[in-house]
Amino acid sequence: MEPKISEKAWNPELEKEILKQWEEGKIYDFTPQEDNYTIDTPPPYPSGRPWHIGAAAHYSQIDMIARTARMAGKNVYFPIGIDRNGLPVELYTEKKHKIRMRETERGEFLSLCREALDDLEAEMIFIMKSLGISGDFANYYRTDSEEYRTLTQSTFIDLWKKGQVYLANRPNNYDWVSGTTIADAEIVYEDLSTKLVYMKFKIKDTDKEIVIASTRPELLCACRTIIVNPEDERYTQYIGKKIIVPITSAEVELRTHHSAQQEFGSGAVMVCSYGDQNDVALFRELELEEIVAIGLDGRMTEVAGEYSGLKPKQARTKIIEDLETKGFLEKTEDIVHRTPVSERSKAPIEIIPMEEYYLKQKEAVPKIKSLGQEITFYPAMHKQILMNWLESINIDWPISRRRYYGTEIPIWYCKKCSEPHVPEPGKYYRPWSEKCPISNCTKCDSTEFVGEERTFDTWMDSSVSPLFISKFNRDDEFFKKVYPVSIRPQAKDIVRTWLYYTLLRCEQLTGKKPWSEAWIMGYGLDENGMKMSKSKGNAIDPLPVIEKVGADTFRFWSASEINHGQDFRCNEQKIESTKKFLSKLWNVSRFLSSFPVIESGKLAASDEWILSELDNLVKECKRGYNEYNFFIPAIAIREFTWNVFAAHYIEMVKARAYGIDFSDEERDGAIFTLHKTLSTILKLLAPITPFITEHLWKILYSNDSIHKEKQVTPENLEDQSYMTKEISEFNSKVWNEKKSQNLSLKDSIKLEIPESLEAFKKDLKSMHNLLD
RNA sequence: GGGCUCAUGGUCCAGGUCGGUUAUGACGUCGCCCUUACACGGCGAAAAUCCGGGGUUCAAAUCCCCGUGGGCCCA
Repeated sequence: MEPKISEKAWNPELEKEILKQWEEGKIYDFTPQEDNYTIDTPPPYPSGRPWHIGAAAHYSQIDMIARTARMAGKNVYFPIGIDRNGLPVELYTEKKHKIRMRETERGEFLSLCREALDDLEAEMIFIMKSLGISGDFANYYRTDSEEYRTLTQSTFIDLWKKGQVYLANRPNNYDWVSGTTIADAEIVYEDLSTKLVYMKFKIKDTDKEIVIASTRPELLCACRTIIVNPEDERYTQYIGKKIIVPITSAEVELRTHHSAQQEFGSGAVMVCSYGDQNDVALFRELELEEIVAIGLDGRMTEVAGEYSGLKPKQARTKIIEDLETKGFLEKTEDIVHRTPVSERSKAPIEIIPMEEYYLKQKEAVPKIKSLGQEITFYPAMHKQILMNWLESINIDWPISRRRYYGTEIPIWYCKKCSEPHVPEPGKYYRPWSEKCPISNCTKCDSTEFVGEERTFDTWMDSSVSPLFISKFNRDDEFFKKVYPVSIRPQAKDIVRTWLYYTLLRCEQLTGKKPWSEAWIMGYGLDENGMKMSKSKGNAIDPLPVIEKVGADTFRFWSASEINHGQDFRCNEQKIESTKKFLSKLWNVSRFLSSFPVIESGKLAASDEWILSELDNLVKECKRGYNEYNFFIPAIAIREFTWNVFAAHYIEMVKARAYGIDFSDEERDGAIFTLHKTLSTILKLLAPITPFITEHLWKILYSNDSIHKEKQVTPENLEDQSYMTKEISEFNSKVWNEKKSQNLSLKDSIKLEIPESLEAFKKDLKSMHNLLD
């Protein structure tokens, strides 16, 4: 009989046609019902080419979650979004057009950003679709859309009215050459030569002094404490003593802190607001009160006394002279210092406290902890990342950013009395370009306002994704049915940000947890085990790989190589060789396609054995799918299909299936079992490799999509796995024997069949051409 | 500096909770083989003192302690 499948190998080109059928058939459409399974899909950020191969693997696996849920009979809502707010696109745009954000008209700059995002986004969506992601692309959302930003602003207004937002000083990186704050991502480090100044500090009420080395003597006026390493015996006797700061004569305490390095300078460090990031951390940790020594004009403030008005560098020169004259200087040393400088102006950055908006979070920590306990993490161990983070929260969340491409903070200030005014929620506001919607100041009745220019931290937007997809504030009926959503899949490195902020915000706004399950994936490492990132330049572009080997091969690689929750190495050669398994599956199907599909038959011992092993496979896959760990089914299916079903069972029943020397009844038992096994394998594999399974399913078993099938459930057959080893050992023995006798595999041979395999005798005899 | 996590043939990975066969499988390598699904295949072979050191035990890849190295997050 001619096989229905004639091609000798799976052709990935077929994926395009299948994709079209899915789209036209709208087989993944969603209408809300009472019970829904909603995925809080991470909206990827299109910050530049290429998209990581690790991200492609990540989204493939999220799609496996969706497909698993569909086959479990759930009504799946799988939204697709694109995250478009934030710094990376600003940097990308500046580079692409060779412009500077702050020297470009804001509206113009924003539209350049938007264009860049559109291009990058189109490619990203193309990749996602090519991967077979079964999400709702027709209604994909953008976090910079009017609708989304309205939600971000409305939720802010709500929290503002509840008194959850306040202003406070926060150290910012400040580039006084370009006159702006800059983000951490815009800082580079350069080795600059500078003077290390050794100063003598008197210990109060004694005639002793200690020597402290610093590269920033001009910050003496902002010194709040002196630290030494707790193990540094030179200073043990002075711990807790008051130290008198030279020039200013202020008194500060000597404390211990592990960050002080004994080898550097004299081992004692002065902590000032703010010489560097370490100072910032120490001020926060030790709860010191900051002194603003450098102003926004880049000059020393009045607290610097006689040095006020000078630039830090000038003040440094002068203060060194004064230290010397007044006898506080021990020596100076020329050193090369790793100095943080602005990426663009190359000016050393200053850390200057500026007023920023904060969202309260400290008091919410216990509540978030208990919410976290209610959420099931896959894998369970990654809950620890959240819990550790909650333990370490010691400041509220600074939510304002001095950037352009983000959701605007909806506040107008009275021009006369500076009173802040927040508009009514439900609309998207751009205070930097729009007139204040409030006519009179509520405090002084003035009619003139100034719009806030800052934007939100992008996590303010992304942290309400569960609310956005469930149409919070836009469609109450939809919201009621969909929220809380079911699962948050995401990468492990943003548990402390995205996952945590979502819990915080959704709890603050709805009083409920946003989802009941969190699925945490590791990240893609390059061949050397380093995290892939665009900035390191070690990211592999997934598109050429997918185009070469097809989405299913890529997806099967991602499932079979990545144990859930662990980081994974990406190796293109490895991905390519995965397609061998798809070839195997294809050829098994090709063989079976020459036999009719029949409903039943008289089962022989071999048939019962393989069906029992198949049932074990179903159980194993179920275990894996239940915990969304696709590694488990992928490995189990490959092992069973290749090394049990194809290698032994098919060989054993080949003659019987052809009906050579067997009755029709016996033949039908084999054909029935072959098809039952293959159709089960296809269904088990469908969430992982949706294309090839769909193609084979339609040729062999149905006109309808495999993705509308329910997943197979175990029949709890009697376990016969002990037979598998015996069978494969016997087969190996025959193969080896023929080989050692230089016989062809089809030649006959005389060999005793062990008693334990008596029931399989007829099949084994025909398989090996055994003589009696 | 703090936290989390990982370490098994040339490469990737299983086993580890609950200690006990010959340490799983794949990729790669090598040899033989066209056998009416498949040479994108079949059969077979070589290849691991399970990161190091100590401990518990009759018995440790597995449990405990101390290191070393990688990765990430935070500072």
